[in-house]
Amino acid sequence: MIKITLPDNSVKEFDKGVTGLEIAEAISSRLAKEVLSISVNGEIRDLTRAIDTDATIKLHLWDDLEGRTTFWHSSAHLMAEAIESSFPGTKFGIGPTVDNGFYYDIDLPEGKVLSDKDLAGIEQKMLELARTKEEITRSEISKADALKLFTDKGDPYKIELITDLQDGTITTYHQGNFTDLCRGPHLPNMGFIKAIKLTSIAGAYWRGNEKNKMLTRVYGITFPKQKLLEEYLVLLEEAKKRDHRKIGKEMELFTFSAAVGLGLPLWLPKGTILREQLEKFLKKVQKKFGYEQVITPHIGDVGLYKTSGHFQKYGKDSFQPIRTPNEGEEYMLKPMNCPHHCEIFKFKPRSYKDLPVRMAEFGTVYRYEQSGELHGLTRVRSFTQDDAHIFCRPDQLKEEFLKVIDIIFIIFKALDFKDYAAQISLRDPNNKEKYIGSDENWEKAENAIIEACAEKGLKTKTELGEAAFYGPKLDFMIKDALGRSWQLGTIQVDYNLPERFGLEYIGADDKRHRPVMIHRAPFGSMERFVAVLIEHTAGKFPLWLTPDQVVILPISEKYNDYAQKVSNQLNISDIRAVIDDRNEKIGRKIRDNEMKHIPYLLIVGEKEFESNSVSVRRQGEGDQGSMSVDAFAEFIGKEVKDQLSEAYN
RNA sequence: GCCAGUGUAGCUCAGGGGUAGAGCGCUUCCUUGGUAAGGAAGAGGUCAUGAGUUCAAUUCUCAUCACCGGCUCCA
Repeated sequence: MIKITLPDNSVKEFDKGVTGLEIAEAISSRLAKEVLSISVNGEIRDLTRAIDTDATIKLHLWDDLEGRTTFWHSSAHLMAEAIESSFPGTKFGIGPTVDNGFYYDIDLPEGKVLSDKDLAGIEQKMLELARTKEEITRSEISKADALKLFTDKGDPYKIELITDLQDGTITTYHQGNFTDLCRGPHLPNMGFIKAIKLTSIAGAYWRGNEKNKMLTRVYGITFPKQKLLEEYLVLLEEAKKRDHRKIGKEMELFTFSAAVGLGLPLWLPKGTILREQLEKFLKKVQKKFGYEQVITPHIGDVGLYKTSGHFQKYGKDSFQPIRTPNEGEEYMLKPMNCPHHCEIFKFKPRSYKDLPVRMAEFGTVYRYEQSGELHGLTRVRSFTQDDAHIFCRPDQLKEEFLKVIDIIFIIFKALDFKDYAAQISLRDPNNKEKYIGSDENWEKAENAIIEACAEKGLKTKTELGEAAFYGPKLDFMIKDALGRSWQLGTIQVDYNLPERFGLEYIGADDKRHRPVMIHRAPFGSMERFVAVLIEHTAGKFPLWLTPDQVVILPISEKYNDYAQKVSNQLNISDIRAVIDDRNEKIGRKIRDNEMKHIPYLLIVGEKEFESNSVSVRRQGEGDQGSMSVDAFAEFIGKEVKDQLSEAYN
């Protein structure tokens, strides 16, 4: 007998060799029907594998990430089986799970192309196979046998994968007519899979390397119940309605014009108000944190970027230098603000007493992103960073870093971003030539970030090889409506630029010392931040931020003059009001303006004109009764103030 | 840059080998209406661009460009 400890710490005895499925069966038959996989002493396994020793277990259902992952992983195998039967001779790459489903990278037989129209057929085939409840079996296999198996099958990608694996650790999974190299775990059988949607086809380089062959990637998602699939599809439709490109157009926030150029956003009047409010907000916060605003040109001498190292690294993939009438003179559109700020630091000798110097600029930069990368406002070729550079003494670094994290928290709080991920990006230790700067400086910088995050109790994940070429960074990532992750706030520690620019300060010892530099942008860029904000709020911005705070609706044209008077009065109190003076009935005006997400609708007619008042409607909440214009101005002013002071504190 | 898909009015979309349609929006007129769509008339399109097939192409084929979904990249 062995002892099995359940998550509630209760202990049950079973025969040696008991399986997860049998344990579930012993608890309840319903559980046995729903359970998908099992963790045995922390390792996720198949339900059908025997447990031979005392163990702590957890059964995974659909509600667990682990359960879903098992489910989708098996679904990928099911899809591969269906594809192999429909397209014999297909070679298989990898078929992992993702946040919402799974994919499989395949190499179709010569001359075959998979298109959207083929997906329904594959779905049908998968359903047919699933209905036969094919059992999934696991085999441990020697490296030699694995190589032979996939050589016979003619799967060069699998052979490449096996070559990198260690003998004795290799397993395959088999169902129906399909065998795959796989670590597992998997469902007991394919009968669990009841609803299938293959979502898209894409190209993807083998092993993520641009130089390799491009395989066909088929994405899909599956569910244990048809109803769950239907709910998912509804959710997907809802998410598409939040797309910032769609809302940006509807709310007239920004646009693009082919005549101006690809990836060059044009901010419309309402979008400009939104952006200016964000800038105003951040400037105020930064002032409190001791920042000083500066302004620098949009171009700089090529030599500046040679000094910084950016030209060598990115020069050929950038907007190319601008020539002048003078032979040999070349300027570049600035791809970042740091070199300009370094020159401002050098403007005069700096004492240790002057540090830290915190230099902020809403600096517009130009980067020639590959055409396939452009995406709404999230990936553009001209964008404005809420940039700042902190020049500090080494002993001030951690404190300054912590303060930047505080600023980011203030912003996230003001805009109700709760669901973010913090990522520490370090150097790839196996590929050091990609980076500039000494090992010693890199280690110092990396440790500073790691320590600061630990001190803030920030939950982070660490990625090797994701650092900037001049230093490690801490990024804050937020997901858009469709679950794609975007980097917003970023903080980077840099020992390199101060060295390359020869930055110095005079220490208390009257000797020259080198400052450390922090690059930081809490929004990341105004463009990307607004994009993510739109998707986060679905266009219902908080009152303090929204372009139109109030719309005044005259009952008839007779009251347009009064509406104008109210509008003027509100504008004096810094309230952004517009008038809907169209020749329409009040019901129509209410409907149209409710749909525009304007927080307050003011209805004015005979009664209001007589009493110098307004009838107030809160968006989505209906009639709120009437009040005097002064009272309303005060009321709304207070709401704005409350929203902001909540964030500051 | 690479793979697949899409491209018809300002927007959302229908149509289809014989040179175009709806709803919304826009303009004008009627109506001056009290809390989620009042009525009428009108303007607006080289059917993305270029080539090919055809008596005839917006429709079929190819190329290009743009957009969309991914991959790679992201200072």
